[in-house]
Amino acid sequence: MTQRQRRARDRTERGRRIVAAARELAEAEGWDAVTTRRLAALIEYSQPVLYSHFPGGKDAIMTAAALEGFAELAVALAAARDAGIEGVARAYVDFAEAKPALYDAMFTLASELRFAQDDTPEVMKANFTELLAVIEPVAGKQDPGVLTEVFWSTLHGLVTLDRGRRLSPENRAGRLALVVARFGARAD
Amino acid sequence: MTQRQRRARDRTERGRRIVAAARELAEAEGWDAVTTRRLAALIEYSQPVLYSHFPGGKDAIMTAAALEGFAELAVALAAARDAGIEGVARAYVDFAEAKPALYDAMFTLASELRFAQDDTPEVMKANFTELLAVIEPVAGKQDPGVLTEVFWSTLHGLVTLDRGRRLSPENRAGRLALVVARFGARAD
DNA sequence: CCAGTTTTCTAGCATCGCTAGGATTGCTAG
DNA sequence: CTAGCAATCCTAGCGATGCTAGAAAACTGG
Repeated sequence: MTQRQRRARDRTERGRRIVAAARELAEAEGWDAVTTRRLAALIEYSQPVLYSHFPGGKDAIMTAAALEGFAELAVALAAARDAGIEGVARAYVDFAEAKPALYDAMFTLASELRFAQDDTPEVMKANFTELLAVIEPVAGKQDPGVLTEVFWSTLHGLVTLDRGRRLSPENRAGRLALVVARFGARAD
Repeated sequence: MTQRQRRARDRTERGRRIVAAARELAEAEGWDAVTTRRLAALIEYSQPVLYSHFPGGKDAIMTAAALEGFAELAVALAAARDAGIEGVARAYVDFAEAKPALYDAMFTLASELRFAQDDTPEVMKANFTELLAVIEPVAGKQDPGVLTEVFWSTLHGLVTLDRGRRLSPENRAGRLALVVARFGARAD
């Protein structure tokens, strides 16, 4: 019976290696470079093995990577909670800059992951909760949940537009300061 | 000589038809469905004709569509200028909702188009100028340009996250109201 | 050692963006 | 009017993609 356990362990380990290889390759050369053939070569197996782990194919692998990303982002945001809005905003932007491909998988690609619904994974809700924690004190009479959505949208917009070279690079620090200024004040 | 002119006219007309067909197909079935073969079939020519118009291939066609989009968005924003921040914000969001594929081409795909640079097309700068016009009065001591970048990021984030089903649908109106509340107040 | 099950690989399909080379068309000069 | 030239267009094909069916291999329990 232990053999069966070992085989199962090897299998899940291999699944992890697939996602890890996909993430590495994506960060290095972008998601377009993450092909099933290259992925198979990296884990030293043939293509169909990927589909035994992720029946959904490449999309499912990206989704798995995205879920890892949500967990990591939640940790980063929680660590910055004491630093308030500024700390959380900076942590969010830093995360997106450090792992751009992963961020893409989480928010731009992988459209099957839905937020704000019953079947939304817990790790995804955790991120929203972290943002809510720092926004709630400054909400005043405004709805904290809605304000958090707007705050989140601002951070997401900053990240994506900045990466697409659509914002002036020299204003990066200034933008973050203005975000804090506009969202940090209590509205009543 | 008039024959030559007519041929040139037919040619540019055909170029327009290519972009128009691409836009229609993209809005109907998404950019993934816009293949060079389907595009060629729609304009009733063979594939290589596309490349004589757009040597850059599919990317160049998407870029051409994006440039049309920038022009149209600038018009929509200018028309809403008198309605202030709320009007412009609503016009922006409405545009993105009405032409989602075009919006994608403008901001998510087509990464070769850069903003805030010397070689940035005039139509793209026009959009920023329109946003700046309504933000400037409320900037106070804050830098108008930087504040406009943040405002724009918020709108962009709202649009993209909302479309990815990542925000709760029932809060749509509330979010826009909060954007106006947070950006409409003069900061000094 | 031998069946039977599970796992893995080889080979291939349809489709993608893109391009080379030949065929067809239209223009021009004699 | 026609021969030759130039521009235009299409057929056919290349390499690569995601994905899958069916054969081969390995491991299992008796």
